[in-house]
Amino acid sequence: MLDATSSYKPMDLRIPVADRTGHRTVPETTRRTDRIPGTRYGNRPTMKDVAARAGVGLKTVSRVVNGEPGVTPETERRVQEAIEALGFRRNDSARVLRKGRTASIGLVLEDLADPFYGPLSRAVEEVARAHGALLINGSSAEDADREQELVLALCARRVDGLVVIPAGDDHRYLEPEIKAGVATVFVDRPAGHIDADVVVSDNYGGAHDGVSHLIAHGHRRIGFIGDMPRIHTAAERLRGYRTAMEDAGITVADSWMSLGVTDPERVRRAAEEMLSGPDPVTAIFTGNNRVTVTVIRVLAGHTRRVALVGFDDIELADLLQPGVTVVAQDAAALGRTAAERLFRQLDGTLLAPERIELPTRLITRGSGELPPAD
Amino acid sequence: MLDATSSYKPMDLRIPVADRTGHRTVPETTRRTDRIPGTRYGNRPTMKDVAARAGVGLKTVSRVVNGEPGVTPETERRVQEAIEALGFRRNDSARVLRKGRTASIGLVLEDLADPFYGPLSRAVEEVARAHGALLINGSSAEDADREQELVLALCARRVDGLVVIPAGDDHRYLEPEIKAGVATVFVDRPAGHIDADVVVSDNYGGAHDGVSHLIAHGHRRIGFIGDMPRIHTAAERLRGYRTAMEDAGITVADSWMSLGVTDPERVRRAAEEMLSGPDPVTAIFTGNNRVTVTVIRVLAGHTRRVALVGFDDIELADLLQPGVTVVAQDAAALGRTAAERLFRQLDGTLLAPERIELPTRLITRGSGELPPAD
DNA sequence: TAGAGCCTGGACAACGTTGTCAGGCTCGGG
DNA sequence: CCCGAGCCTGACAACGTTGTCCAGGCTCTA
Repeated sequence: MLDATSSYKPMDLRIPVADRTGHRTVPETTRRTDRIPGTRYGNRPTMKDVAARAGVGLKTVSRVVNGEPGVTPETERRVQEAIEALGFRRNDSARVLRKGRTASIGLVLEDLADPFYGPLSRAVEEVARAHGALLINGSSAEDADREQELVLALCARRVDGLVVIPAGDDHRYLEPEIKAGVATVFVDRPAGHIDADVVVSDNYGGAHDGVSHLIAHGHRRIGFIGDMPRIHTAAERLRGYRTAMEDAGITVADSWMSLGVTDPERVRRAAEEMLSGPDPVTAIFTGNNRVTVTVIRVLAGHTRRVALVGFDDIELADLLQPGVTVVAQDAAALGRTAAERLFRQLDGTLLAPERIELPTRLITRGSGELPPAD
Repeated sequence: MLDATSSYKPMDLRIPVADRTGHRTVPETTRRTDRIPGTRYGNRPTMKDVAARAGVGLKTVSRVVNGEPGVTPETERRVQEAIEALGFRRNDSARVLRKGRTASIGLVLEDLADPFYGPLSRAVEEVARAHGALLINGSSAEDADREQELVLALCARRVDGLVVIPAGDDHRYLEPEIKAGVATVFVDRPAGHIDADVVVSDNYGGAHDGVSHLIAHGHRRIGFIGDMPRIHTAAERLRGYRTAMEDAGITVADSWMSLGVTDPERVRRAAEEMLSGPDPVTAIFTGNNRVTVTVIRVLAGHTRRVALVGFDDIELADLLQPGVTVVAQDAAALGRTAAERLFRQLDGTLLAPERIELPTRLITRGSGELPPAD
């Protein structure tokens, strides 16, 4: 389906310079992507063309285009006319080169298609827009290499700032960038080995609340299904679960916990195992939205009633029978907070890096119907 | 919350040149955003610095950075060392200026936070990635002016191509861009007054199928709640509804149809009206995912059983009681198809603009439980 | 009426990179 | 031993824009 061998190889985004191995990447084939000399790409008119047509100087065109004062209405009219006629559009690459700022920020997240990141991304975009900046984004697919590749590509484009949802756990590669003035904020998960602004949810507290809720309703055999423990949020939520259980004097059996990739098949198997066996759980706490959805499906196929509390809110969770209680984080607030901090860095209003933790909210649904422990 | 008055005003993204009114935008305040002359922004090292440090020529650095052949291992080592030491990162703005292509494409859609656009956006990104390009995106918020503003900003950055989900209905402003070689594909909705590639779902057919499904189950008084009719998809779906009803010999009462903005309040009111009154509907066909969700909520509060079929699939729709039958479109396929066509335009493999229509799929859920007509 | 000051317009350099081209080096063969 | 071929290397211009600076023409005042 994807045809990566087509003749459109605009540029090599990878920067051989700083790759992991320290070796430079040698292109397998000679790249022939340069325009034929003398042929302007797409033949776009430049300010020079506009100036020539309007019979004015180059700088005068620049003035008109940028709305600078000091141009006679008559002259301006002529310039506007030429612009219109030629379909001129200012080339921001050249502009950026001259001015030093790109008016764009980068957002690197895990997966744009995940409903959790949509609102986050949108929130970042809105803040960027309010500051006159564009948003460039990319998905890391939870792959540290790809994250780095993306981030460096963005830096090469000289984004003014970066909002990163870390996939990897070592971000020292960003040091020169930050030193060079690229504003950087990490969201959802902390950065690794680097001192930078971080905006996260209270994953530990949220999970603790959710599990405590189950305990308060009489549950003692509570399962936990979460993401890979190397992901910080997953580890924190597990910690919340463990502590809540501990606080209630409950000893957690190993078979009650399942951590790993969150694809439906694995989660389904994990849930089934917890629900069968000699010592089945009476309630499950799920570590994120994807897991929750899968477990809801599993439970729907069971006759026995099992209580469920999930991290992250899910649309329509209130309409299920029984309703699903969740620990909700505010994805939009995460994005907004991060982006605002980013622009404050660019302002120079911000001094030391800080860690900001946003509260979660327990949304109780159908709790009255929670099946009791035994 | 948003502080748009901060001192970070990197650049004016709006291009006064081509604004709607034809007047140029005069900045209210004198912009003082230029770097202090002589102070390099962020003090980033350039190839020149690297060259100086490595004791080689400028071009040699360029060669090393781009993996071009013809550099002694020893020389390369020295250059690499200097690069490492200085934290040099190639400036793609300058590169773009020289080469003419940016290796980035733009995506303008309605709202990144809408679950329908997440997968679409991700699909576009994957195709772009396969072709070595980055994705810049922006939300038009269903506002034609904002769409144009965004598109022109992207053109000013010289994106190689554009994927646009139109908010406005006149895209003649894109003519000079397309003529200048910016590959352009419209998705989800057709372009206005311009001949360009379009990738859409079979909105008419899908709606027809969905409504026919209801009719086949004995319903005759079927309501339709959809988006504003100026939105092409909404109009097409309405047409599907009308035709399906007509085909079945059913005369549609005006009170059965409600078109307008899709915020929950309006939709709720529309649904309530259809369900009460002298001639209440026994089934509702909803025009998109947001409407469907709201109507599900309304129906949950009613004792009378009302059948529901919605356009767009919804997560967990299968677990609701009763399950919600939907007309599903493949958002990812829309994005993928559009992006692939875009790169084929850039290849030069593509000739005449075309209109591609992707099929929809009726997903039947809980149909056996559909309450009959009376 | 002359001089000061303002307004308009344009020439020019610089931003950082890449393509062209030419010069210098080494090495092998005559 | 000399010359040409071939390989490395670097000087230079150009990409399109913007900031600086200056020139020329105008108005206004003394």
